[in-house]
Order: sequence, then C-alpha cells, then structure tokens
Amino acid sequence: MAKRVKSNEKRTALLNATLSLINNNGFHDAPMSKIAKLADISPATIYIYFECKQDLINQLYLEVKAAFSKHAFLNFTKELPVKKGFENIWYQIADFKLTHVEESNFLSLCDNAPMVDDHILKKGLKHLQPLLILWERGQKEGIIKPISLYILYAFTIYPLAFLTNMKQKKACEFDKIKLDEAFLVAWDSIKV
Amino acid sequence: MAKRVKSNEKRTALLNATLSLINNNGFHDAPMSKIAKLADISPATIYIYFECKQDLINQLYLEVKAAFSKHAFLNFTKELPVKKGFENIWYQIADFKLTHVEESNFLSLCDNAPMVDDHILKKGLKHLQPLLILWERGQKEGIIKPISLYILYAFTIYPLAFLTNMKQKKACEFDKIKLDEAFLVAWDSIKV
Amino acid sequence: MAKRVKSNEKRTALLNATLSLINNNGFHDAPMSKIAKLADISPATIYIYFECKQDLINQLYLEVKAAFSKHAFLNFTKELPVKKGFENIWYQIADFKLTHVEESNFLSLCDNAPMVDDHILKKGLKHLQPLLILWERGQKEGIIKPISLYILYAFTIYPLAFLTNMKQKKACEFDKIKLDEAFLVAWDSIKV
Amino acid sequence: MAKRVKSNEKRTALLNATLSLINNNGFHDAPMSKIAKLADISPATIYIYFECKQDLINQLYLEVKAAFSKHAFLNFTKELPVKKGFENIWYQIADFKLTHVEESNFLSLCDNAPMVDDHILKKGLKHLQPLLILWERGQKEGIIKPISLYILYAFTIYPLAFLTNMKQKKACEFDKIKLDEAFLVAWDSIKV
DNA sequence: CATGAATGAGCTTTCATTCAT
DNA sequence: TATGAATGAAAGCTCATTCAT
Repeated sequence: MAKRVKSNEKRTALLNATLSLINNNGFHDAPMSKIAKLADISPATIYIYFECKQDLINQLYLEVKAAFSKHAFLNFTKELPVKKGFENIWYQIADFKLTHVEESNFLSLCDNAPMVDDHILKKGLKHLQPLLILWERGQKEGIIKPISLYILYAFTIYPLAFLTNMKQKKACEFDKIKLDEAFLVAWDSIKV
Repeated sequence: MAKRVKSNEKRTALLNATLSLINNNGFHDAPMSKIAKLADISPATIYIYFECKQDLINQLYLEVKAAFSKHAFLNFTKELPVKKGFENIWYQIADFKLTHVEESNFLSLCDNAPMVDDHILKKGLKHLQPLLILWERGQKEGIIKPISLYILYAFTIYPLAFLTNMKQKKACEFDKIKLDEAFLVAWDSIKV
Repeated sequence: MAKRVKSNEKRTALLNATLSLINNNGFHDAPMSKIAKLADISPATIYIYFECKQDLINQLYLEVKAAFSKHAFLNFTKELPVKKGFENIWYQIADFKLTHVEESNFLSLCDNAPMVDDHILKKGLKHLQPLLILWERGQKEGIIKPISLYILYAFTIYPLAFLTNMKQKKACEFDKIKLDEAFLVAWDSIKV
Repeated sequence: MAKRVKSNEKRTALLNATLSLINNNGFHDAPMSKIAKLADISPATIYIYFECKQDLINQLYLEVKAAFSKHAFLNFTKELPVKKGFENIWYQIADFKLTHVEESNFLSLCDNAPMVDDHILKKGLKHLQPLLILWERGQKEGIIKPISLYILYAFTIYPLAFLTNMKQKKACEFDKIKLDEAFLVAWDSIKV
C-alpha cells in the first residue's frame, strides 16, 4: 500500500532548470533533455510532473508571475495615501526586477513571444488589480491624470523592464540615486 | 550579355516571409522550409542569399531597425527647438509602432529573446544617436532633467512598445486623443 | 491466520483488461499503463501476477483458447455418430464466434501476428484433438473425404472466423437461416 | 533549375523493407529506424515519400492488394463458363498465397489487426468484384448455391489463407495433389 | 543561379519495467 | 502484497543544412 510520493523538490528543480535554460540559451535551446539533465532527473520523469512541455512553460509562468506579484505588493496596504502607495509598489517592482533578473527577463519574454497559452496569460494579469484600484482612487482624488490606465502602466511600470534589460546586458548600472531619479520621472509623468 | 545575378526581389521575399512567420507563429514555428514556401522559393536557394538561419535573422533585424529609424527621424532636423524636435520624433515612433505592428513586434522580440547576435544588436543601436544628441542639448538648455539618457529613453520611448502589444492583443485602441494624452505624459516625465 | 495471497480476481481483471484493450485499440495501443488503469490496479502490481508483458499475452491466449475449446465440445460425446458429432461441434464453435467476438477476434489475431510465443501456440492446438479423432473416424467409416485433416479444418472451421470479422465490421449479419446455410456448405465440402 | 528526382526505387525499397520487417518481427517491432536501415536510407528520407508511418502502411496495403488482385485475375475472362472461371481464379489465388507468403501474410494481418485505415481497406475490397459477378452468374444459371456471397467467399477463398499460415509455420506442405484435393472440397461446398 | 531530394542530429514523448516504501 | 514514482531506451517525426543536377 505504501508508495513513493511525488516530491515537490523535483517539480521545483524542473521549473528552476527551465527558467535558467530559457534565459541563458533562449527558448529554442531549452530542450526537455537539457532541462532534465540540469534538474538531475530523467527526461521521462518530467512527464510525471507536467503534461507536456507547454504545460511546463505555463506552470512556470504562473509561478513566476505569482512570485512577482507577491513581491510587488509585499508592503502595500489599501489605507496608504495614493502617492505613498504608488511609491511603495513602484520600488518593490523595481527591486524585483533588479534582484530577480532571470524571473523578470522571463516575464518580459512571455509578453513578447507566444510561449505561454493565452488563457494562462490572462490568469497572470489578475494580480495587478490592487495597483489599478489605487490609480483609480488617485484619479478620483484629483492627484493622478484622468487618462487610460493602460497609459499609466505603460509610462511608469513598463519602463522598469528596461532596467532589467540594461542590467543583464551590462549596459548600465542602477544604483540608489538612479533609482530615485527614475521614480521622480515616473511620478512626474502621471501626477496632475 | 545579361548574366543572372542575385535578385534582390528574392532576398526581400525571404525577409518578408521570415518576419511574417515569426510574428504569426513565433520563432519556434518558423523553420526554413516554411520560410521558403511562403517566399515561393526553394529551401536550398535561401543559402545563396544568406549564410545560415542566424544570418537571415541578423539581416532581418538590421533591415527592420533601419526602416524604423528612417521613419523615426523622417521630419526631424537638428535646427528644431528641443521640445518640437522631441515631439516630432516621438510621434513618428508612435506612428511606426501603430502602423507597422509586425516590424515593431519583431524588434521587441529581438530585445527580449536572444535571437540576434550581440554585435548586430549593437549596430542597430547606433541609429538612435540623433535623439540622444537632442536630449543632451535639452539638458544643457535646462529644459530636460539632468539624468541618465537610459532613463529618458525608458520612460518616454520604451513605453510605446506597450502600445503595439496592446494593439495586437486587441486589449485597447489608440486613437488621436489617447496618443496626445500619452505624449503629455511622456513630456511631463522628462521636462524640468 | 489470514495471509494475503495473490488474488485471482486481480489476475482475471488484468486478463480482461488486456483482451478488451487489444481488441478495441489494437496491440500497439495496449500499453501496460492502460491495462493497469482499466483493471484498476497499479502497473507495478502486474508484475506480481505476470513475469512480463509477453507472459501476460501468453497466459491470456491459453485462457481464451481453453474457454473456446470448452465451449466447442460442451455437448459433444465420443459416442455420437460422425455427422451428428461434427454438427454439434460446428454449431458450438459458430456460437462462440458470434457471442464472444472479442475472444474470437483475439484468437484470430494470435494466429496472424507474432504475438504469442510459438511453444504456447502449440499448447493451444492440443485442445482440438477430439475433432480430429472424430474426423479420422469419419474417414474410416467412408463418410468423410480421405484427405489431410488440415484441409478439413481449413474448409469447415476456419471459415467461421470470417463470420466474426464480418460481424465486427458490421458488413453483414448472421441469423439462424444463414447459419444453417453455412453448415450445409461446410458439410457438403467434406462429406464423401 | 535542375534537381534530383524522387526515385521510385527508394519508395519500393521502403515498402519492401516494411513488408519484410512486419512479417518477420511483427508490427510492433518494425520501427521507422529499422525500416530505414533495411532500405538503406536515412530515417528522415522516409517522410519525403510518405506522410507518416500510417500512410506508409496504407500505401503498402494498397500496393500488395493490387498485386494480389492482378495475380488472381491474370488468366480470367468473363467469357469462361462459371466452373472454369472459378477454378481459374481459385488456383491463381492459391498460387499467390503459396508463392508470395510475405504478401499473403501481411494481407491476413491487415484483416485481423487494426493496422490499415478503414477507408483504405474499403478501397482494397473493390478488386474482388469480378469474382462476385461470376458467382452471381453461377447462381442465376443454377450451378452455385443461392446463398450469401459472404458465405461463398468464407468457404472457398478464405480457407486458402490457412495454407499460407501452415506453410509459414512449416506445419504441412501443399503439393499439387493436396491442392487439387482442396479445390474439390471448395467446389463441392458451393456447387448445387 | 536555382532546385527538390537527401540527411544526421536532435526534438518531444511513450513504454516496459524497476525502485522504494 | 501492493503501490505510484522513477527511468533508460527507444519511438515517430522535424529541422537546418548539403547534395547532385
């Protein structure tokens, strides 16, 4: 009656291996065999934890997106005033992008290449809700420009992806001073 | 005395086919055989025009990047005042992103996935020079914030990629009004 | 004092599952994992009851062949006159073919594809002995043509496999009248 | 403009290799790699001549069935009297079964295992038409029993498959005398 | 220059069987 | 006894590239 149990360690090892390979070699050089080898697991074992490669990628996306969101809203509470709340979230996202380069890179990749299934991508979007609500509150309070939320996102959060990019390509560094400069730019862009 | 030469038509057909396939199917479903078929050319013939697949991708990147830059600076002259000049460039880039979705998408993809060789990517960056010079002039004139050019780019130009994305995913439309709103946001973010 | 023993139920469930899968999906789509699932048993458990897949198939063959033979000679006694005896056996075999389509199909398959080990196939042949003895008696009595028993079998019993085939493919039905017609044909073919 | 041409030799070599492997090792031990090796061709090349493995099997069936039918009706003409015509066809089929053991075996296999697609099997059946027409003529002339054509087939032609079987298993030989005996049995079974 | 055939290497996935409990 | 996890080997198939014409 006893039996070996599916180990969460193996699942995690597989997700990590996939993330690492895709970021270093690109999606087209992350075959199941390499993923297995890097996770120190037999190729066949992957299919105990994931239905197929697409499923593996989908799961990875959801996992990373969840980690990202958790980080983003770690210190945030709805009671904070709009600017404080935004500042809070913005710096947390920036921190994630700079300290979790692989994860951030992967998320950017998912936004640009058709790797993840559409319905999974939609699931990932839900996490952003608190920020959107905060912005709407800011607009009601006359603190934030009364424009499309897409634009607010595009000009304050989306640019942070550029940081990751530059950091990974070693084109420029982002110290505390630059980060503060960047926040001012972001805030100036949307404040009334 | 006519001798057959490498026809530029075929080269172009191949580049177009590649662009189209990568955007519709993703990089991992754009094999040489499909590219050849879409361009109505034999697979073997590709190797007369390009050394290998990597070369084909590299060339495509340079071509698209050049088209992008040409469009960006079409109406720009160094004599324009800083704000006018920036406005000029910004709207041209926005126009390109909205009217050349495939090309824009492809460029975003190249920024995020390791498709194009690094030394080729560097070549592509050169084109941006006039904008950088304009910004430096603006900083000297005290019109633009005295901060890293990377940040200026990240918060004014880079967000435009988000438009393409939203447009392709049909998440939202960008009419003239929204575009003007966006420009104000961009300008507010970097003006002193 | 109860100790757990190899349960015959499980053995039977496995044999049934195998028979069913092979007939519905074909041999090449009857993997051990599916057999296990259909029998509601773990794949590993199969190896407690059978040495390997080949052994499972072999056992299944013997089991089905035994059931077939039992059915064939159910009402037969050596005392019956030749024609009566033959008629008896013939109708019983026809009945088996028409009511046990899966089993019959499987036996035909074993005759045509190298699924069962040769020495096992030989074991299965023994069962037919009473019919062969009956025929030899008929030949001595001058009732049945004095020719090879193989030929007798080929032209009276073997054709019944065709019935199963047609029935399963729904090409034609076999009612009582057709069955009687068929028996006359069979008898005419070997009677002197 | 010149190019290599698809060689029919390779196609034939592949079909032969497939036939040979399936007959010697069974369907489940005839992988594409072995087929390729036996045909002295790269595995990838198979897919130039056949869409997929199923297509290869289907084509093989059609090819073998056509060869069989050609042989069966080689000397037959509609003008022959019924018995002569039937005798003609019957002996030709017997000859095929005995001289083309691999092909015959393969056809039997196709009848019993779900290897060939149903719509292809149907195509293969058409070839038998002349025999069916002959039988119907015989029935009108009162020479042949007025029963289902399926039964006529089952008890005269189908038994011949048993010969191939016995021959391949070396259980018994079929010389001219046995063959003549067998024909008499077949004819007695359906003649009025 | 241009081509379709040809290919070795490699892809994702499955399978019969064994392991560890 | 009984199990689900684990696996090496192999399956069918695709691909970037080269060959032969």
